[in-house]
Amino acid sequence: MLTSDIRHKGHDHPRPRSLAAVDEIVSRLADRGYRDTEPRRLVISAAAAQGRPFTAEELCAALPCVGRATVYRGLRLLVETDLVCRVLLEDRELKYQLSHQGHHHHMLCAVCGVSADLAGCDVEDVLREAAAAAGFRMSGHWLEVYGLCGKCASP
Amino acid sequence: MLTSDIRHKGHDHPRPRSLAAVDEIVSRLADRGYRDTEPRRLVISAAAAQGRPFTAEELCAALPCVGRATVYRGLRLLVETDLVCRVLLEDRELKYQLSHQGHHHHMLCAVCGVSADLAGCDVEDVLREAAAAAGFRMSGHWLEVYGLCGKCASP
DNA sequence: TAGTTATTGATACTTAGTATCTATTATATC
DNA sequence: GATATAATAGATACTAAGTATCAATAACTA
Repeated sequence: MLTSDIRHKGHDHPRPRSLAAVDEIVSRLADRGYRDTEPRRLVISAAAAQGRPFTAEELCAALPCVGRATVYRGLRLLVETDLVCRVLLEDRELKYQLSHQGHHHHMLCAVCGVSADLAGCDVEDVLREAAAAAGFRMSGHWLEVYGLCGKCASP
Repeated sequence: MLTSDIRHKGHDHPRPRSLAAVDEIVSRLADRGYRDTEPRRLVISAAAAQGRPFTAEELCAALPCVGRATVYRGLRLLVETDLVCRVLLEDRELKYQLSHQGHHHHMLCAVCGVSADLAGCDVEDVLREAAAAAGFRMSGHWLEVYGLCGKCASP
């Protein structure tokens, strides 16, 4: 468990057993001038420890020793630097997820909540053309797909 | 102005000069057992009077004589009966819009806020196939496209 | 090591929307 | 048209998600 090393706040935290991923993210942030702080590492490692999309509040609950505002700030930073992506549920609830690639889309399972990347799909081109047909120049979009994953569809 | 007849609350409102559309919507609701009430007509006609996507709060402001909860309830009812559709902005703000057809998608102009239907577009099939390729059975989706409308792109 | 600046955390605030509850109103029936 | 009853309205309180503020602290730089 990544979060098992989180004990108390303020001083001399042992660093969470570091996933190469956390160090790498921290150093990428350092390249952009962001400081390497304990709370920030905690947010990153807790995010990395989630197996599926998670909410900001879940992360707050998992990190009682980190302030709420800090968790939100950390997530926002990770999204801005494309290290985490945002996922929108059908009820407009927002979740987050470590992203392994650039821009992409997700399938979300309505039962177990697992997500899968929607790969090898040229939806964007299709959209851009449809937009052009309506006289629009496309600059962005929201796209989320919901359904049942293989396991939940046929258990 | 549709809302110009809204004067005070409680009794003997003159009906807003009725758009055939409002009467038709009211009667479609009646078919489903929903009553024809003054506040509900006001919500419907105010919604119908909007030229582009609007927020629930904008509608509340436009209808100071109708309670907030009633405006929200009215919108929810209209969405449930497919008479109004929900539109999601890039910042996750929710807007509404009278819908002229069944399920469809929108283009939204980032500058003037106008929306256009994304017609003749088989995105859904594309999505369903891509989902199937990932082992998912698609049951729903969110799709909104943002950009610039013809006017705002080349003024 | 000291100075500067980013960052933190506590807290207050905002916004969008829902729940509750009493009073009222629309409709069906007589 | 009068009346019963069930839906609806409005006032209000509440909730949830997220942001703003600001003094205290910690990270980097020289």
